[in-house]
Amino acid sequence: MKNKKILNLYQFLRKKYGKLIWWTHETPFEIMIGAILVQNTQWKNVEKALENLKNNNMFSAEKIRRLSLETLIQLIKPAGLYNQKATRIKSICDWYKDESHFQVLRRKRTATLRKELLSINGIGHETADAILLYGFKRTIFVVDAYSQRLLINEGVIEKQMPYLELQSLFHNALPKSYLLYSQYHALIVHHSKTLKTSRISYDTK
DNA sequence: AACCAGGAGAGAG
DNA sequence: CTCTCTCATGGT
Repeated sequence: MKNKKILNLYQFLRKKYGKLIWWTHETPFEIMIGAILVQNTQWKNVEKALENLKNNNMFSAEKIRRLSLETLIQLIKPAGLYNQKATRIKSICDWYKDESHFQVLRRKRTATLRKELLSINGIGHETADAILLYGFKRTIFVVDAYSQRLLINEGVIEKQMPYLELQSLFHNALPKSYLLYSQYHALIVHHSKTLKTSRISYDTK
Protein backbone atom coordinates (compact mmCIF):
# COMPACT_ATOMS: atom_id res chain seq x y z
CA MET A 1 0.00 0.00 0.00
CA LYS A 2 1.25 3.41 -0.94
CA ASN A 3 1.53 6.06 1.68
CA LYS A 4 -0.02 9.19 0.30
CA LYS A 5 0.62 11.21 3.42
CA ILE A 6 4.35 11.23 2.79
CA LEU A 7 3.82 12.90 -0.57
CA ASN A 8 1.25 15.30 0.87
CA LEU A 9 3.70 16.34 3.54
CA TYR A 10 6.25 17.20 0.89
CA GLN A 11 3.79 19.37 -0.98
CA PHE A 12 2.85 21.13 2.23
CA LEU A 13 6.45 21.88 3.16
CA ARG A 14 7.31 22.87 -0.39
CA LYS A 15 4.51 25.44 -0.46
CA LYS A 16 5.33 26.72 2.99
CA TYR A 17 9.07 27.25 2.55
CA GLY A 18 9.53 27.39 -1.22
CA LYS A 19 12.63 26.09 -2.99
CA LEU A 20 15.49 25.26 -0.68
CA ILE A 21 18.91 25.21 -2.27
CA TRP A 22 21.27 22.65 -0.77
CA TRP A 23 24.54 21.68 -2.38
CA THR A 24 23.57 22.38 -5.97
CA HIS A 25 26.60 24.33 -7.17
CA GLU A 26 29.21 22.68 -4.93
CA THR A 27 31.61 20.07 -6.30
CA PRO A 28 31.22 16.41 -5.24
CA PHE A 29 34.49 16.70 -3.33
CA GLU A 30 33.26 19.66 -1.31
CA ILE A 31 30.02 17.84 -0.58
CA MET A 32 31.90 14.83 0.74
CA ILE A 33 34.10 16.90 3.05
CA GLY A 34 31.08 18.91 4.16
CA ALA A 35 29.13 15.74 4.90
CA ILE A 36 31.85 14.57 7.28
CA LEU A 37 32.35 17.95 8.91
CA VAL A 38 28.66 18.53 9.58
CA GLN A 39 28.26 15.37 11.68
CA ASN A 40 26.64 16.38 14.95
CA THR A 41 27.56 20.00 14.26
CA GLN A 42 25.84 23.10 12.93
CA TRP A 43 26.49 24.06 9.32
CA LYS A 44 27.64 27.52 10.39
CA ASN A 45 30.71 25.98 12.03
CA VAL A 46 31.38 23.78 9.02
CA GLU A 47 31.69 26.86 6.84
CA LYS A 48 34.56 28.14 8.96
CA ALA A 49 36.43 24.86 8.62
CA LEU A 50 35.85 24.82 4.85
CA GLU A 51 37.10 28.40 4.60
CA ASN A 52 40.24 27.47 6.54
CA LEU A 53 40.99 24.69 4.06
CA LYS A 54 40.36 26.92 1.07
CA ASN A 55 42.32 29.89 2.41
CA ASN A 56 45.32 27.64 3.01
CA ASN A 57 45.04 26.21 -0.49
CA MET A 58 44.37 22.75 0.90
CA PHE A 59 41.03 22.07 -0.72
CA SER A 60 41.66 18.97 -2.79
CA ALA A 61 41.97 15.26 -2.08
CA GLU A 62 45.64 15.10 -3.14
CA LYS A 63 46.64 18.00 -0.92
CA ILE A 64 44.75 16.76 2.11
CA ARG A 65 46.32 13.33 1.69
CA ARG A 66 49.78 14.89 1.89
CA LEU A 67 48.78 17.10 4.82
CA SER A 68 49.84 16.02 8.32
CA LEU A 69 47.05 14.94 10.62
CA GLU A 70 48.03 17.64 13.11
CA THR A 71 47.73 20.43 10.56
CA LEU A 72 44.42 19.09 9.28
CA ILE A 73 43.11 19.06 12.85
CA GLN A 74 44.04 22.71 13.30
CA LEU A 75 42.28 23.72 10.10
CA ILE A 76 38.97 21.98 10.83
CA LYS A 77 38.86 22.77 14.53
CA PRO A 78 35.83 25.12 14.42
CA ALA A 79 33.64 22.20 13.28
CA GLY A 80 34.23 20.28 16.51
CA LEU A 81 34.95 16.55 16.96
CA TYR A 82 38.16 17.42 15.11
CA ASN A 83 40.27 14.41 16.05
CA GLN A 84 37.89 11.87 14.57
CA LYS A 85 36.80 14.09 11.71
CA ALA A 86 40.40 14.64 10.62
CA THR A 87 41.07 10.91 10.30
CA ARG A 88 37.69 10.45 8.62
CA ILE A 89 38.53 13.12 6.06
CA LYS A 90 41.85 11.40 5.49
CA SER A 91 40.09 8.09 4.86
CA ILE A 92 37.65 9.60 2.41
CA CYS A 93 40.42 11.39 0.54
CA ASP A 94 42.28 8.09 0.20
CA TRP A 95 39.18 6.64 -1.41
CA TYR A 96 38.52 9.65 -3.63
CA LYS A 97 42.20 9.88 -4.67
CA ASP A 98 41.91 12.77 -7.14
CA GLU A 99 39.63 14.38 -9.71
CA SER A 100 40.56 11.98 -12.49
CA HIS A 101 39.70 9.03 -10.28
CA PHE A 102 36.33 10.63 -9.64
CA GLN A 103 35.52 9.97 -13.28
CA VAL A 104 35.90 6.30 -12.46
CA LEU A 105 33.82 6.53 -9.31
CA ARG A 106 30.94 8.33 -10.99
CA ARG A 107 30.41 5.45 -13.40
CA LYS A 108 29.84 2.89 -10.68
CA ARG A 109 26.43 1.58 -9.69
CA THR A 110 24.70 3.26 -6.77
CA ALA A 111 24.66 0.06 -4.73
CA THR A 112 28.38 -0.41 -5.31
CA LEU A 113 29.21 3.14 -4.30
CA ARG A 114 27.07 2.82 -1.21
CA LYS A 115 28.92 -0.30 -0.08
CA GLU A 116 32.27 1.34 -0.65
CA LEU A 117 31.26 4.46 1.25
CA LEU A 118 29.90 2.47 4.19
CA SER A 119 33.17 0.55 4.43
CA ILE A 120 35.03 3.82 4.99
CA ASN A 121 35.62 4.70 8.61
CA GLY A 122 33.36 7.53 9.68
CA ILE A 123 30.68 7.07 7.04
CA GLY A 124 27.41 5.61 8.22
CA HIS A 125 24.05 5.31 6.46
CA GLU A 126 23.10 8.96 6.63
CA THR A 127 26.43 10.37 5.51
CA ALA A 128 26.73 7.80 2.72
CA ASP A 129 23.29 8.65 1.38
CA ALA A 130 23.89 12.40 1.62
CA ILE A 131 27.03 11.93 -0.48
CA LEU A 132 25.20 9.72 -2.98
CA LEU A 133 22.28 12.13 -3.31
CA TYR A 134 23.91 15.55 -3.29
CA GLY A 135 27.36 14.59 -4.53
CA PHE A 136 26.70 11.82 -7.04
CA LYS A 137 23.16 12.95 -7.88
CA ARG A 138 21.76 9.48 -7.24
CA THR A 139 18.09 9.06 -6.36
CA ILE A 140 18.57 8.00 -2.75
CA PHE A 141 16.51 9.40 0.10
CA VAL A 142 18.47 10.67 3.09
CA VAL A 143 16.86 9.60 6.35
CA ASP A 144 17.67 11.36 9.59
CA ALA A 145 16.35 11.96 13.10
CA TYR A 146 14.15 14.77 11.79
CA SER A 147 12.38 12.72 9.14
CA GLN A 148 11.83 9.99 11.71
CA ARG A 149 10.26 12.49 14.11
CA LEU A 150 8.15 13.99 11.37
CA LEU A 151 6.60 10.64 10.45
CA ILE A 152 5.94 9.83 14.09
CA ASN A 153 4.32 13.19 14.75
CA GLU A 154 2.15 12.77 11.67
CA GLY A 155 1.10 9.30 12.70
CA VAL A 156 2.59 7.65 9.62
CA ILE A 157 4.61 5.31 11.82
CA GLU A 158 4.17 4.25 15.43
CA LYS A 159 7.69 4.36 16.74
CA GLN A 160 11.33 4.31 15.70
CA MET A 161 12.38 2.13 12.78
CA PRO A 162 15.72 0.89 11.47
CA TYR A 163 17.33 3.24 8.93
CA LEU A 164 16.86 1.10 5.84
CA GLU A 165 13.21 0.35 6.62
CA LEU A 166 12.48 4.03 7.02
CA GLN A 167 14.28 4.77 3.79
CA SER A 168 12.30 2.25 1.79
CA LEU A 169 9.15 3.78 3.23
CA PHE A 170 10.08 7.05 1.54
CA HIS A 171 11.25 5.27 -1.62
CA ASN A 172 7.93 3.48 -1.98
CA ALA A 173 5.83 6.55 -1.27
CA LEU A 174 7.58 8.98 -3.60
CA PRO A 175 8.20 9.22 -7.35
CA LYS A 176 11.83 8.48 -8.13
CA SER A 177 13.25 11.95 -8.56
CA TYR A 178 16.59 13.43 -7.55
CA LEU A 179 15.10 16.91 -7.29
CA LEU A 180 12.25 15.73 -5.11
CA TYR A 181 14.49 13.77 -2.76
CA SER A 182 17.02 16.55 -2.33
CA GLN A 183 14.33 19.15 -1.75
CA TYR A 184 12.35 17.01 0.67
CA HIS A 185 15.30 16.26 2.91
CA ALA A 186 16.34 19.90 3.04
CA LEU A 187 12.76 20.94 3.75
CA ILE A 188 12.41 18.49 6.63
CA VAL A 189 15.61 19.74 8.25
CA HIS A 190 14.67 23.39 7.77
CA HIS A 191 11.14 22.82 9.02
CA SER A 192 12.27 20.99 12.15
CA LYS A 193 14.65 23.81 13.02
CA THR A 194 12.09 26.59 12.61
CA LEU A 195 9.60 24.54 14.62
CA LYS A 196 11.74 24.74 17.72
CA THR A 197 11.76 28.51 17.77
CA SER A 198 8.28 29.33 16.56
CA ARG A 199 6.13 26.24 17.18
CA ILE A 200 4.35 26.01 13.86
CA SER A 201 1.91 23.13 13.43
CA TYR A 202 2.45 20.33 10.94
CA ASP A 203 -1.19 20.51 9.85
CA THR A 204 -1.36 19.67 6.19
CA LYS A 205 -4.99 20.61 5.55
C1' DA B 1 24.91 27.51 32.16
C1' DA B 2 23.04 23.27 30.50
C1' DC B 3 21.92 21.79 26.05
C1' DC B 4 22.12 20.77 21.19
C1' DA B 5 23.78 20.65 16.30
C1' DG B 6 22.27 18.27 8.79
C1' DG B 7 26.34 11.22 13.31
C1' DA B 8 29.33 7.28 13.78
C1' DG B 9 31.57 3.67 16.26
C1' DA B 10 32.45 0.81 19.96
C1' DG B 11 30.69 -1.76 23.70
C1' DA B 12 27.12 -4.20 26.49
C1' DG B 13 22.99 -6.57 27.03
C1' DC C 1 18.43 -5.93 17.24
C1' DT C 2 18.38 -1.61 20.97
C1' DC C 3 20.31 1.33 24.32
C1' DT C 4 24.47 4.14 26.21
C1' DC C 5 28.95 6.61 25.92
C1' DT C 6 32.28 9.27 23.68
C1' DC C 7 33.87 12.73 20.73
C1' DA C 8 34.39 18.77 21.16
C1' DT C 9 33.47 23.41 19.28
C1' DG C 10 30.23 27.24 19.19
C1' DG C 11 25.81 29.26 19.75
C1' DT C 12 21.45 29.94 22.70
